[in-house]
Amino acid sequence: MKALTVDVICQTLAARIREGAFAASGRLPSERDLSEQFSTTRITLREALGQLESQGMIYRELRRGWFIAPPRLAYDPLLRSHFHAMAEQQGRTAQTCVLDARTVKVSREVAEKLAMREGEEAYRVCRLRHIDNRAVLYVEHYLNPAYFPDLLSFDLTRSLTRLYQQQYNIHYGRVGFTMLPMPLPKFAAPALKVAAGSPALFITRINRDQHDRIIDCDYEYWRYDAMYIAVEAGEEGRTP
Amino acid sequence: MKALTVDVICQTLAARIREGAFAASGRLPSERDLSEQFSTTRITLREALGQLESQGMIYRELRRGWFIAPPRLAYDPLLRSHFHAMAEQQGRTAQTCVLDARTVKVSREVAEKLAMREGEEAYRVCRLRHIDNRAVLYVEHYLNPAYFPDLLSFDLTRSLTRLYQQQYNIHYGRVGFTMLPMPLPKFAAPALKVAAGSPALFITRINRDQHDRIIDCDYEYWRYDAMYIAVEAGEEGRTP
DNA sequence: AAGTGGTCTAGACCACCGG
DNA sequence: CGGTGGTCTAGACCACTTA
Repeated sequence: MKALTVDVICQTLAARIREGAFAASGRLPSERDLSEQFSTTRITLREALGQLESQGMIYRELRRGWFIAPPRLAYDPLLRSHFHAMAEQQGRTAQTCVLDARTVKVSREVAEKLAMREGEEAYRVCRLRHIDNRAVLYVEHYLNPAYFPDLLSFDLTRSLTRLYQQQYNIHYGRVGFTMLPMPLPKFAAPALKVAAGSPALFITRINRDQHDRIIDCDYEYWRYDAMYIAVEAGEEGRTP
Repeated sequence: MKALTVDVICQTLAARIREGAFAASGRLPSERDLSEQFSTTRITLREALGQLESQGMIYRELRRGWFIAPPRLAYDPLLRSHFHAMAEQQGRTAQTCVLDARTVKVSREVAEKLAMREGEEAYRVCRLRHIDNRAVLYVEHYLNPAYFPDLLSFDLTRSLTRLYQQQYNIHYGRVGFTMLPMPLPKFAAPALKVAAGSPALFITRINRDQHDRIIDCDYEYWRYDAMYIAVEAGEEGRTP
């Protein structure tokens, strides 16, 4: 049972990273450098980097290089707290960019989620969210315009939660969500500076208000290594 | 913008699979066969298989080959329904093997979850669960023995939920869970016939009973492509 | 024993990013 | 423009599964 080259590289690099070796720049040496250091091929070296990547220890930006991964953010999809507040509670800094905000005709799929009809108009807000200056989440929000007249005239970099409350007196009620690991689709990849097809977490949520009306839904594409889900359920005790 | 070899292979194979090409055996031809069919290297061919794998279209069993992946199971960690019932509701068949069941001294981590002290004794039940004859979940259950005297004398291939009810008059109450994508640890890999280090979903749950006492916790290691999470939350409306 | 996937070598060219 | 990661070739040996 000889030690595999890949494993040796993984363990060595992991140890160096834990010791804070590349913490200064946050960046690893080039693949060619590393493959020489370990007297191996770039193929093999990349195999090792891939394993560390899948452990969430390092990550890459497309054609830019390899970087030390920051710790994961804890995320509760049942909580509708502001993204920024959530980040700050965990000692992180958040940033939001609005990539696009407009009226669109909803697809069949979105229509189903929002209890609307295919082709009806809804607001769509596409945003990119950063934690500690790293793009971690691309999210498309679909809002039923019946509940949010003139939404596009507001500042959408802010928390939608707060906007709902302050402008429309709408509060979140029940939530449902799905989550599945899937490769990052092409339209979300560039914003996250990630190769299309790399592993990601896809989350959809359907939100209701205090009157149990479906008010919006969203499609969230997370870097798979940027967060973990932590749900604390309330008093349900549903055991069918 | 030339079409990449890998992408061509992916699309071709994906199309063939959708047409039901390998449905009879459920199995793909060997890597050498395929690499010849596509006039390329095994390295490149494996890159393509890896992409299809990450899409959940195919999966591999360690050193055995590549197989067509069945559809994902919908899983709600907040529901404490019986695994078998859940599978059957979705038209699937489930199977459970008990790999190990014994008394152990709990680690600090488990002790914290169960509100016990490190080194105290608890029951640990390790089980392997199959869907449609494919091993998809390795789970370790830790039970506070104060609530479950003589647990080990019962048939543990059955639903623990039902055992709790029938033998101990204990019903599930609140639940909390965490979920994160991580590489499959070495101890869980063999049972799932998967290479250690391949991507997996790691879920932990902490369960309380009708009196809000913590009764058990578990560590679930899922094939990442075997399920997706679908949570329908109750009436909480928690907006901090 | 034959065939499989798992690992590895030693190169190469390309597209893109940054200075 | 040089250096980076992304892709690809044409082999090879090993450990394991399967028959």
